[in-house]
Amino acid sequence: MSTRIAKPAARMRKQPRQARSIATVEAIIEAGARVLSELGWAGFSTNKVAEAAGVSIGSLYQYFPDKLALVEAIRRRHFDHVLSVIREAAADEKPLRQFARELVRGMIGAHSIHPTLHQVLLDEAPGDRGSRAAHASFQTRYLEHYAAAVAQYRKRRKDTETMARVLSSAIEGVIHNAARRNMLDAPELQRQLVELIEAYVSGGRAA
Amino acid sequence: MSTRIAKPAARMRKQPRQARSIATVEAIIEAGARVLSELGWAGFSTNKVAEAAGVSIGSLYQYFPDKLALVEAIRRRHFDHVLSVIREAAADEKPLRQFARELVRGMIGAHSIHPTLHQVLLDEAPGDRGSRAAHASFQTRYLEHYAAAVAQYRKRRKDTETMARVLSSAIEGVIHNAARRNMLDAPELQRQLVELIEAYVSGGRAA
DNA sequence: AAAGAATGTGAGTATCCTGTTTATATTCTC
DNA sequence: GAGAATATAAACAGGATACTCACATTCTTT
Repeated sequence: MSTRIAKPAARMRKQPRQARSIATVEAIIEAGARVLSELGWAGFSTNKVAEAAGVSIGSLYQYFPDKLALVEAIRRRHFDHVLSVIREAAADEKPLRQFARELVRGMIGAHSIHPTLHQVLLDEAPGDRGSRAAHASFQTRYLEHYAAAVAQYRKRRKDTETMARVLSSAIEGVIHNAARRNMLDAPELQRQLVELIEAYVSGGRAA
Repeated sequence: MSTRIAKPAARMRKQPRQARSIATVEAIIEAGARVLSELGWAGFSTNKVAEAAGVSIGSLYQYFPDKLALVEAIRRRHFDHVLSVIREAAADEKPLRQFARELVRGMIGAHSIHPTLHQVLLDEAPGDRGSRAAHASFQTRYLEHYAAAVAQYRKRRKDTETMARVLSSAIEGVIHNAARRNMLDAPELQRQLVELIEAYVSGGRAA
């Protein structure tokens, strides 16, 4: 919910000190996310990002040592956001249906600003050597939350991890697909996605 | 199952007549699919494709007027394949479980050669002006098959179309994700995917 | 076997774009 | 008003790209 400001700050050429430069950096990251989402990795150039941010290319390189550091910052921000959504939905015990609803609502919210950012980040954008670790750790925590939820609503302890993987990728698939069609906020789609989660987690034939 | 040879042949500079050139064209399309899948749209260059096909760049341009025509041919071949898989799985009435199994097996088969081709084709690769129509028609037929299957196993007639969309994109999501991790042939994943399909289509709590 | 058609070659062209630097100008803090 | 922080955009060097063309090789046909 709250917007963090400081953060360990990825890899930066220098730290913004005044309010003006903080806003600049923020604008760059935001514009970067937009460009990445709309044009994909192939269309993601530093010049374009600077222009989209309403900032000169020089300013960009004042804070980000290179292109990869910028993607890294974008990735970090987005993943933190998604992670908090899942964490919240899976927090304290609640009925399965409510969990599913909150999860769907949160995930859709996280994708409605930059619809395809998530997939681009996962599929297209290359990883800095140092970011592989961060990336893997994100994936791990991501799945852990799903696994915890699955374990909570499902008696069987077997296959929990696989179920988490299947569930998460199914949800991502549906949301990604809806994003491409601008159908992210179609209510019947949301309902159906909730039903899918419920049906799968509650256990199919042997409910 | 059977490999078609002729086809209306997309947009070609000239038709291959002898066996040699037919093989060349085939090699180019095949290599194109490989490059596209492995390097994504950003890494998809005509020179690279020619090299991967073991053919000179000149030969490529002898048959394909430009880059887009080549993607078009790749797209066509792949989509035809996928379509036939679904058609077969959804053909003549069979128990839900069997349908799900055949579908999963077929889809995994269609993705195991060029794991990420499908997504790249859908997300990254741009569409020729003339291909939008073909693309849309593919999507339509694609969904029709899913809808037919859903209608068959579900009493409720409402939301059939939405369900088809949700189901197809969920399956795609799972397969795409598994492909990225080289887990396409993990048997427990296949089983779980089958279970997901069954659970969702058979109707959740009210089985 | 010869001629003409089909096929294959790959160096070369022209263009566009990219990431990044740098020298300079503006704005803030103290 | 001095010195630090911040912003600017022209320019560069390099690489990659899609695509052509003049020529060489192989097939088919008579």
